Amino acid sequence: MSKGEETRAAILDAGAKLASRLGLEGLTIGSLAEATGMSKSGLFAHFGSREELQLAVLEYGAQRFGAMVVEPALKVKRGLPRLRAMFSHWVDWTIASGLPGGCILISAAYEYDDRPGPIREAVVRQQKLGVSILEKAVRIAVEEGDLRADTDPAQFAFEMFGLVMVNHHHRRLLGDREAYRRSLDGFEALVARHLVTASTRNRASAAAAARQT
Amino acid sequence: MSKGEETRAAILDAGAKLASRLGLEGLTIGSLAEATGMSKSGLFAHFGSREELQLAVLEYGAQRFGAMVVEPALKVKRGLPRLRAMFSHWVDWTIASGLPGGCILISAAYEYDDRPGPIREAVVRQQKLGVSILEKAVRIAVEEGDLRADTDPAQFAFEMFGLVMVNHHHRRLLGDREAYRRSLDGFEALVARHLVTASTRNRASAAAAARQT
DNA sequence: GACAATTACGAACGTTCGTACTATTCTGTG
DNA sequence: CACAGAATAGTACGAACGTTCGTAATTGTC
Repeated sequence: MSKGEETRAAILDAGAKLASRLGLEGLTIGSLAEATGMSKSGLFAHFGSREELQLAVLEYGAQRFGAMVVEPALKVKRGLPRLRAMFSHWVDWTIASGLPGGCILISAAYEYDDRPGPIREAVVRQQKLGVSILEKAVRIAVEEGDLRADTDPAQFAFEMFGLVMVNHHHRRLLGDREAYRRSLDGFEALVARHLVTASTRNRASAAAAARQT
Repeated sequence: MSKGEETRAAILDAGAKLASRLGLEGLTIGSLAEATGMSKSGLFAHFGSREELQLAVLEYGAQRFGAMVVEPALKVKRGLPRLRAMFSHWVDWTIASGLPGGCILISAAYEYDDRPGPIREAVVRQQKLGVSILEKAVRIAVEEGDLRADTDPAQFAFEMFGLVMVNHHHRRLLGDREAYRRSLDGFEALVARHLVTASTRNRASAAAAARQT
């Protein structure tokens, strides 16, 4: 790795840390230059514009997410085990990402939900990719026979996403140490709702009975 | 209402709109002055500092939330009906708040989760209040006999919160028009999990049977 | 070790930021 | 209508913003 690539990587790492605390919009050339010990102009030359820097930091964050959440999960056995691994890695990532301010992808999602431009488009692309990965993992769990055939992957992924977000919120903002367990409990309840078990038929008939009362 | 109070209210309204799109950190005196047609100094005099302005906008947003989500729900019959009303109003609020950029309370929660200071403290206070209101509504639903006695109010409120957040995310960022329905479906599933029904005992025994396999 | 290319720096640009101070205009009351 | 006080505007400030440019230092290659 050449000197340039090396410092660029160091900048991105410091940039991700800074952006996780202050948001991508709070990431300024000056503050990042100070954090890295470089001059503004020296740092600037690596990216050409602030927006390019923001996009690069976002991309860097996505890569880290892929390496720490998605890839490890893909090494786990297809089906429910993989889905479980994906969820737990995802929840862990909220605090174990090495970023002092939490996941920059989620905070960017909120920062740019009404801020048109290239960054928003990149965020949307990323989030849609994440959702599709999630849905695919659910679909595989159905194919493997772990989850019931009538499971709606999009709905399942939707609720998973919600658990991750509320975990992030309660943990990071409110300092709720139980958030981790609560999100896991919520996930297990979500799984239980779609699980193929010996009592599946029983529950179906019970629900039918309940509807008649 | 005196002239001063009138313009102050107009400023807060425009400020909330601006902050909903750009975040509280993106709310600058200059941009807000332009939006209201006032001079920077004229607007500034109403608040004394930018931070006071941000706090005032946050408080204004919380008041609107209370008036559009909490208060209407409190007029509904205690128990599950009120809980349902609270959730649906909350989900509606995401797009029907009159704020072009969505709920400023949620976006502020993400903006300040790692930004110490008075604003963060105000956000935390607000969010904890919101959670406690939610938990109380759940507790009442238990007392009224709508939800089972072993319902954990904090866990229930936690998962509700997650559904609201993912609704906001999917709807506002990803433009997913199904998010509204998905969050309602998720909520109904959450309710069903804790519902007191004729089949409660059946399901309990079915779960016990499932554990033995 | 020389030489070209890469990389980093320092200074300066115009703009916008929040804020302070002074002056002007407006509003409500007697 | 006059007059006091509130409300708004105007001006100026130092700092920080992103960016440009010329130059110095460092790096990799022959």
